[in-house]
Amino acid sequence: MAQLSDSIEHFIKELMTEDAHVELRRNELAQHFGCAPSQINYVLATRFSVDHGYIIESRRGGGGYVRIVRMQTRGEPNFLDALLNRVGNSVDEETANAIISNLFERKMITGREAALMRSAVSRNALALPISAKDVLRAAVFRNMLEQVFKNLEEDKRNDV
Amino acid sequence: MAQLSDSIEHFIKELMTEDAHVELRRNELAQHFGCAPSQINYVLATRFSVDHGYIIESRRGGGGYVRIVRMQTRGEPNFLDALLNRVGNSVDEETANAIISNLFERKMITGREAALMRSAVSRNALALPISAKDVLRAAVFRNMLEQVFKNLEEDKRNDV
DNA sequence: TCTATTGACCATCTTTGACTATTATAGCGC
DNA sequence: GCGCTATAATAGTCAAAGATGGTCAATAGA
Repeated sequence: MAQLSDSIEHFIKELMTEDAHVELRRNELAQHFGCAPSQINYVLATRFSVDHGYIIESRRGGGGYVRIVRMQTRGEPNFLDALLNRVGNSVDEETANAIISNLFERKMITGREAALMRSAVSRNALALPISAKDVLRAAVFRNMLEQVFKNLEEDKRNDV
Repeated sequence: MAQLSDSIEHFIKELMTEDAHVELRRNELAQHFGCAPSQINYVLATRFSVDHGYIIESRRGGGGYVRIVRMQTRGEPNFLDALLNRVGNSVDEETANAIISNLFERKMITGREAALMRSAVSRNALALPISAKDVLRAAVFRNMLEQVFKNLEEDKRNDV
């Protein structure tokens, strides 16, 4: 039931609860899960991309490693700008979802809000030819991103 | 004799007596009933549609699943259905905003969520000719409405 | 006629394996 | 000891295979 990829993702995130980065051996991890080493790359590519808020560094050869670093962007003044830039005029569903997950992991939005945002940018919602979909998704998504940050500001004012 | 579809419907509802949601494998279920997998989709489409009070989520690929969620909206059994009907294929911004406010007043969504939803269906977000805007807004909005109800179900599960 | 059933074809997500690229180190000739 | 090379130890890439679920039109059945 729990997919191998999901297990590996959880395992890594578990390792990162304390620290913002973790270093591991690709082959060791693969052996631990009894899978092909390239499976690890798949998990990194699909769950720990830059859009998800992670940076991967690695080194081959003897003593090689894979390091996963959670990007420190919370509170950074132009985080919103960075996101808006990333989205630009066109964005695919995968990327949008990755960014939404990232916002959730950073506790900037709730799980409910994340689900709402996903539903607004889903393929289902944007009933148009694919190329137009991406453009429209970007427009809707940018608007929601701005709102997320307004919400945070609003909360801050009310807490104080 | 009970039709296949009826048996499958009954079987699924049996599974849902305890919980308001159930997760299953399409192929397994089909095999269990000795029918084509697409038969399952037929049953879902005809007996577990939104106006029957259910919402379907699914995922393909390894570890794929079909999840069926029963909506038990407090007091008003077909509230979601009513809202979806009201929205239909085209809705203007004012109407959408009114519905959002209504959901907020009923405490079905938070203020933050309301703001997010407004941003997704705003004029700004939908950069298209006006007539197309309404159609698109309806699609985006319908998707978000369903999500609102899923969120409520989810919350209910977690509270218990 | 209306509903139910099937099957062919499509879409998406995961897993693997063969092949490639990089790095450290041991061994060798000097 | 120094520099070079071969080898071992890693990690990366990509395409194919595997594992699911979705759609739709044709057909069968009530």
